[in-house]
Amino acid sequence: MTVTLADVAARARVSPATVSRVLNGNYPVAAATRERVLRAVDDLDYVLNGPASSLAAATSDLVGILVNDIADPFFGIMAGAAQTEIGGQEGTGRAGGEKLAVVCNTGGSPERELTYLTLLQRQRAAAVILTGGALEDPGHIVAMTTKLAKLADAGTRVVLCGRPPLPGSDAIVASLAFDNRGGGRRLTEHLLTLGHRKIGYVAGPLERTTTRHRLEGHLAALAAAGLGDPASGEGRSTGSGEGRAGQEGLVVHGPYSRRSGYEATLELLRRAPDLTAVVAANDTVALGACAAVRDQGLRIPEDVSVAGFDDLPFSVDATPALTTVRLPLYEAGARAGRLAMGTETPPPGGIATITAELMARASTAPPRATR
Amino acid sequence: MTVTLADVAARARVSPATVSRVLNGNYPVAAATRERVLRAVDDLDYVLNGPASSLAAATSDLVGILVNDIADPFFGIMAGAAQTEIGGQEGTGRAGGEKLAVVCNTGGSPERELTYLTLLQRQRAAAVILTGGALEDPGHIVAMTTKLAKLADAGTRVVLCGRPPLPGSDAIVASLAFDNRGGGRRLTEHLLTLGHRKIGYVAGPLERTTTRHRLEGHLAALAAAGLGDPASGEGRSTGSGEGRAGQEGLVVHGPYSRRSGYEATLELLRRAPDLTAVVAANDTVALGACAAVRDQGLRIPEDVSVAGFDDLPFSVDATPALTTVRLPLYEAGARAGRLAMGTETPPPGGIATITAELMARASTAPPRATR
DNA sequence: CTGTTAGCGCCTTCAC
DNA sequence: GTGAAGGCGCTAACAG
Repeated sequence: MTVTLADVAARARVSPATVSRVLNGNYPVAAATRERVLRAVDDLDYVLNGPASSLAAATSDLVGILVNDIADPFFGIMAGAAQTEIGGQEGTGRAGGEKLAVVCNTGGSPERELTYLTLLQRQRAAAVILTGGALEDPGHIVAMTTKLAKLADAGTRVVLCGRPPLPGSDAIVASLAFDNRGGGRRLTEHLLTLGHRKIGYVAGPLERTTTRHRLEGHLAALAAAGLGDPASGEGRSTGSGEGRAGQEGLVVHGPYSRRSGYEATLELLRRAPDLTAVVAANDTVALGACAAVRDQGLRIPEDVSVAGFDDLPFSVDATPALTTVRLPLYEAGARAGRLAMGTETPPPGGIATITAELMARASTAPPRATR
Repeated sequence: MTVTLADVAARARVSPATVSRVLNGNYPVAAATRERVLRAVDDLDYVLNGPASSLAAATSDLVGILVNDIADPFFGIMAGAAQTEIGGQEGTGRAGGEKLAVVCNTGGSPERELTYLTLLQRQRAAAVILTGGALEDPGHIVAMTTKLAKLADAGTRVVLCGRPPLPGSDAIVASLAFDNRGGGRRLTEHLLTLGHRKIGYVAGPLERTTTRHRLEGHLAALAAAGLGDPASGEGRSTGSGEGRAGQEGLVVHGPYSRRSGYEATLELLRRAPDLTAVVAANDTVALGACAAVRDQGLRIPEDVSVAGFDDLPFSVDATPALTTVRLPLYEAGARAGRLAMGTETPPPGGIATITAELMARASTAPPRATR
């Protein structure tokens, strides 16, 4: 029924071993023989049996890319770039030595993250790329460290992209971390320079590295400017805001969604009607923040400035164009892909920090003197 | 080094076959024995060898999801939904009978589409879901039909999601097609009802079913209103517009990108400065169209109405909120996932058409009497 | 309900 | 440069 290596060998009048060598290309074979074999492959329309070859060779051509949310371009851009580097060699049609880059959507769930890793381990994946921020739950960190160590042990190359290095994990080939802290800091400095003093902050979900680092940058900028810590009196999403004076209660947490940005901004505006700026955890959240500001009858940036993070493609098209922090997502993803393939040498110490660039646009402006 | 089924069997004092049965769960095993085996599995930290089991069983637990552009939420939403249905059973941690849903990014390239299909065939994938519009090139259609037939032959379930059925292909489990034609028609009818008579159309890339169907709906609405065919004098992207009177030259093609929308709209405005509305191939393109309209010093919707297609999450946040056509992407993706898993019975004839609903919002309004 | 026996299709030493 | 043989780890009949 299904064509096997032996069939090809028979037709090409060589041994199965020779066919295998031709197909894998990592062994000298006479040009004429190779030709004959390839013709037989085409004639018979032979397709290699992946599981069989993985079993025999104890390694597969699968490369897993884990993302937190596949519907979010933040991840899509990185994953697409990585995939281009991994399976990119267009052309041949016959599918030669390509790797199969597969993206797995964890939905931000730690269980699913682990499950996918197990599934990938089960497949004897050649490499795994973990994208985006990590959960900071201690139990999960231990579980992840253990799991990644096992993967590495079994020969899987592990690369982190947009995620800080796992403490004490020598199992990892490389980690490319975004400078979220620096970007967050520069963004808030920009606002302070414009003259803002009362700045609301819509943070991402709790216990995520990305959330924490961006927020830390924000707080660092405030502290450097001699402004108080807005996190005191902090509450979750629509938590119990105490609306005290100063910078207090000006940080609200929520998921990385438009809706969260909308609701959190409403809450911030309620707590501090004299707010002159809102910084969002990312661009998507910023869009929701913009909508909330407008729905309150306020103008952007005249009454309230709004800023995001990531510089996703749609951000420049927002009205007004969104001030944000640019992350080189495509470049980072591509680099992670090459690292996973072993076609790029890891940075010294296996760790590289990727800079985040401030993109000052029309959604931020000096605050009005009074309101 | 690596622990195998036999090791587990030894520790649980049963035969390898029994361990296999416990793990696969599709065979009666005494509760006590099962317990013993599972404990041994945990003790030894055993992970099934996927390739070996796929080889022996002649089928794998891989399900492929092909998308044209992973950075586009249109695909991300469908893929995420499908993946939820496929690998969703949260929990266990030990990764039981889960399937590994993997998304493959073709980037819209026909070669890569075929290559991925071959790779999936090589892995003996359990199912394949093809999302989004198809290329209408005859050669590619033949190649695809052949390839899908082979996949089906080898036991892979093939499901189409957002793509019309392949003519004469009985290999396909089901195809869920969006009513792009109807949606396109209703959208343009909405504009006509508002009073628009001179409507520009930024179409998607040539030779794609999605592009063609949406455009056909647009043209049908115009024809029904007794308006001429705008496609005559049609040109590619920044093609040779001849700027003739009536509806002529009011269709421009380009990729599904923001940039294409921007440039095509500029071109349309140049060809027909008296345009009162622009319909875009999708929401992303519409965003670019909005930017172009504004850059020309025109207001939306007072001077020019703009409409999109898909109703992606960001569309409601555009300013003004974008009039568009809603496609139930999540629901469609989820259904495709269930169809691929065999947990939902295919629609009669294997074909279902999914309706597209007009979302009239603020970006469209009656044209001004004069301009 | 459980054990035994054969392969699944390919890669990889080892000879020639 | 090529062939022959063994085994990768698991599943799927069969027996019992």
